[in-house]
Amino acid sequence: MSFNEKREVRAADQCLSRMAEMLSNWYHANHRDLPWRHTKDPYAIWISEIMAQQTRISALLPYYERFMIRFPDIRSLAKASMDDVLLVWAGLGYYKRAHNLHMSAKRMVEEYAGIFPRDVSVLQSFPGIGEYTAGAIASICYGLPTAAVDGNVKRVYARLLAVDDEVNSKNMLTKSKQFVASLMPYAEPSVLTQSLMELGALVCSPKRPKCQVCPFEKDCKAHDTGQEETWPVKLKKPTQKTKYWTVLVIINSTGDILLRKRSETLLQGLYQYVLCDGKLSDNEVMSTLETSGFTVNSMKPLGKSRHLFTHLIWEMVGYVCYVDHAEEHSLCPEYSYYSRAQWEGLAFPTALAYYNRQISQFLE
DNA sequence: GATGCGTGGAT
DNA sequence: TATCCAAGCAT
Repeated sequence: MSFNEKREVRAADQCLSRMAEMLSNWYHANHRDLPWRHTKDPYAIWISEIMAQQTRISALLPYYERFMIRFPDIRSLAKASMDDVLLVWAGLGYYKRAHNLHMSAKRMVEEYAGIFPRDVSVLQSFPGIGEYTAGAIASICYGLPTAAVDGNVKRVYARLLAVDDEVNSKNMLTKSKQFVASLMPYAEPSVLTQSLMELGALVCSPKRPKCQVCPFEKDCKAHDTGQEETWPVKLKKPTQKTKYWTVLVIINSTGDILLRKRSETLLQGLYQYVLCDGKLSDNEVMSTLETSGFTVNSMKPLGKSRHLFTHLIWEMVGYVCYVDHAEEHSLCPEYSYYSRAQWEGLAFPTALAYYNRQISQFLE
């Protein structure tokens, strides 16, 4: 290596060292006081990281508090029923995360004596723990120099160097990991991981970034252009398709409600009323029910509701139908009757919240 | 690599 | 109202 090359390497090292120091200083002065920042308990950090996936911190905070009270450690989560876990999770969305937490906790008890694994590749072998989450847990809890690259880190990096790769591309992940790895020798891993994400959340936000208070204001290529929101480059999402449903709240003569636990991947494990394809009129509902073996005593419309998922839209029209006992109906064998008290303790998706409210008025 | 997977808040 | 999201993962 020539003298000039050595000088360049030294200059680059000094630049990285200076950036890491500014970032750490900014973090210590500005980070939010979040509940999981008072602990290094990997279980607590794990729960917080899973909840934070694709979710705003403000949205998950009440869920985190309730979850940690109800399931304070691996064993309490492992021995809980899936229904109980989903009851705490209901409303937070992406329910696969709750199934994965439960499965992972059970495996940690069975295969790891209930002790949270330390090895990054072992962590990644659990369902729901990918490269980011494993890196975050390892760096935050164990101080290991593992790069944890999430959407925040990619946004900070893409703006800093005006990187035009699409944010979810393989290239962007690779480059972002190299960037974090280059800073790693100059910062505590736990602080580096959290400070990059915190900067992305509080300062380098997707919209209207607060460049005036950014420690990298003078170093940022996106800021040089004055068009910071140009980065990161994102693909447009395709428009959602609309699915039409008729929601039937079927109540028998003893006041029990016909429900089933969903087995579909969408909203798996949550409970629902009878859902019929398409938007049915009163007459169509009546004939559908009577064809299925019910005797309908009375019916009342519950109104329309629309729910937007990430990838589809549900447009629903609802009816409450009072029927005579029909244990032998042909709607779907998975449906069965639940009492009012049972209904209160079941996990429903937010998509059906409108009808839950309507029904609670009826049942009063 | 594209797609499926929830929800509520900001603009 | 319409759009874009917010600490990803699995397939």
